[in-house]
Amino acid sequence: MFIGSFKYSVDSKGRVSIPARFRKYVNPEANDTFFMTRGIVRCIDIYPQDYWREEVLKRIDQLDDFDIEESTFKRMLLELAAEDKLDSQARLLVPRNLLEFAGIEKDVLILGQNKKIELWNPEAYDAHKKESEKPYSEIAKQVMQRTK
Amino acid sequence: MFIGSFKYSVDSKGRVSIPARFRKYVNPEANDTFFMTRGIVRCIDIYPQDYWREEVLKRIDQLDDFDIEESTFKRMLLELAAEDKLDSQARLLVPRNLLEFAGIEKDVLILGQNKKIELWNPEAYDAHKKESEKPYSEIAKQVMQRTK
DNA sequence: TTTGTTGTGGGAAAGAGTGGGAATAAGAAG
DNA sequence: CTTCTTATTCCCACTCTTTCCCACAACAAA
Repeated sequence: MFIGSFKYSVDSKGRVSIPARFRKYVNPEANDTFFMTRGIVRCIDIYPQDYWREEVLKRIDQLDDFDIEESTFKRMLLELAAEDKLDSQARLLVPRNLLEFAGIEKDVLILGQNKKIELWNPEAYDAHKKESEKPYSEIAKQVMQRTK
Repeated sequence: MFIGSFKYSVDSKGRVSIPARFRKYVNPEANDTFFMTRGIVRCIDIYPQDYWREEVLKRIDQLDDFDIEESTFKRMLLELAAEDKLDSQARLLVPRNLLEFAGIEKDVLILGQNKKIELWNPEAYDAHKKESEKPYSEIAKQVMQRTK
């Protein structure tokens, strides 16, 4: 699983290294291929191929192109989506429009989120934490009760 | 699958390049042949031949010519439909009336929508996004819950 | 110290997007 | 039916971007 946080940098071509710790947890069947897209907040989500297909794609495939609400959502999700394979230096090329969406320039905060990886603008992440009005303990109680 | 967005241009003859990324996902059986028609909103839909036949045509075939509403829909869909094969530069010739329908002139935004490709007037797309009253996170939650 | 790994940077070759001209076909006019 | 004009199709060429590969420095392990 992906856990922990790392402060890396984005080079001039938009490449981001995937931490070595994370690479060890990617299934061989993912074939070093990842899918990225916007998160539901201002960050970038990165999924290993196998997980993307199982969890995300399966659900997207159920949406109907002739339903306006469903196709609108699909459009928003896929507009900023991209597929890429790690290069020989274990980096991913992140599209410009995705970096812009997340407000990432030189510095990037890489977060492990169990099955997926998130990329944040470091300052934006700090701000996001402060904005969250409820304390961790309160959210924890509320959200985790559903999963018991 | 077709994902991501690209800003390309339409040349004076009405030709539009299909992004290289997209070409890799077109089945050989499609034989570089595509079907285009109007979208359910103000954009152009482009389907690889195999998907058009399997998914779209099959549904159109189910419509009843003796039902006024169904035959009206069919008429609107097929009026602007066209078939074309990629030229040696991997471009499609898009009919004038389709470009007019979508309000596309010089610049075009190409969107990957999983199984199909959409062409938009860039400004129209921005406007369309702003019109959408609900934020992404809300639509995401609402739509994706249906697919669980 | 030596060896291997990891994050970062950059250059060269191949590929992709765009524009335009020549050849062919289609249509209008005489 | 022939001729002229217009439109379409096919092919070539240019330029910029992307991709692939090599190299370096910092750090850790042996």
